[in-house]
Amino acid sequence: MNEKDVFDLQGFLPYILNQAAERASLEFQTYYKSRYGMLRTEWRVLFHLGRYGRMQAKEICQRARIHKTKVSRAVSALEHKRLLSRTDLPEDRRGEYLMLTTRGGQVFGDLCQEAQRFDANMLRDFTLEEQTVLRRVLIKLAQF
Amino acid sequence: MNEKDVFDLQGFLPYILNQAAERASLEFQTYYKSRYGMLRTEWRVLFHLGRYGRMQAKEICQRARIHKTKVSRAVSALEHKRLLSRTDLPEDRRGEYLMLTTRGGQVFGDLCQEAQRFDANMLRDFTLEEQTVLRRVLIKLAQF
DNA sequence: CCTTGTTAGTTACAAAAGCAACTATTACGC
DNA sequence: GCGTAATAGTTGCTTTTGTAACTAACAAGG
Repeated sequence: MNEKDVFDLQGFLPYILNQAAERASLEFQTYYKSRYGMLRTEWRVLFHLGRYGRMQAKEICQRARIHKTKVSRAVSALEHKRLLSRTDLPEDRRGEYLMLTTRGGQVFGDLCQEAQRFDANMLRDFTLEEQTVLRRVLIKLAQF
Repeated sequence: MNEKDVFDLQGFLPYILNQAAERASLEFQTYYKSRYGMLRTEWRVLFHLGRYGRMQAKEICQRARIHKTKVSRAVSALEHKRLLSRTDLPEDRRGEYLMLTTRGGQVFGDLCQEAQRFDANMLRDFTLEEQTVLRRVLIKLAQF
């Protein structure tokens, strides 16, 4: 890597942000894709349900900022894989509750472990201070 | 936002990295999409040619880590928009040099200005130290 | 009630990305 | 030289995403 590259990457934050994000996503994808045949949106939906428990699709849309069509398809896929189940909302027949099945919970647990390992490995070469700053800044940037 | 959300985002770097990256990309997209009808890969190719000058498609693939089919289609699109021209490589008839046309250079200049404004605005609320750390860490993370 | 507007979620169609196979050319080994 | 492998780039086909229109149910004003 020469000087120009460094300047390039430093020159435009969205670019380098995407490079880093894409790398991380692609690498972690191998886990949920090879083991469970899941797509990225499916993993995200699973992650939200596993982390926060039963909720409606629209809540996932809001929390994760994923469009409802993507969520809809991911939910169908996860249901088909028997990782998630739907129950009618008693107070509003338009909506429905989503929650992980037992197997869905197991998958979530497994992937969470991988996620933590992955995270630690990714940040391995950075100081604690760098890690703290990174998280703080990214969280702010991610908020709209 | 409650405590669980904070934990969630802090809990997994690829996730929050993607949230931030996606936000930045989508916002900046409006410039090159509305003004010049360009796609993200097209903008990236233009950016590389504008920044580094004449090069082959394969060099763009390597530098930007974009698959050659995507680059191929982006090059066609940019050529069609008269922003880029191809010339045969004298020493190897398989390859070809790519370079921006005059108009391509103008578009690059315009978008670069926007990019700088965008960047500054994005980082506006962070200290200089945070900005430095962020760039340094992201650059390292982006390297494979 | 009944029109109008809103919300939850799905579906259909178009755009884009991913992947594999292909053409054309060059490089290498013997 | 000649056969095999490698490289540059394109094309075709499949999967995934994005957009808009749709169904069904609720809400609110008169």
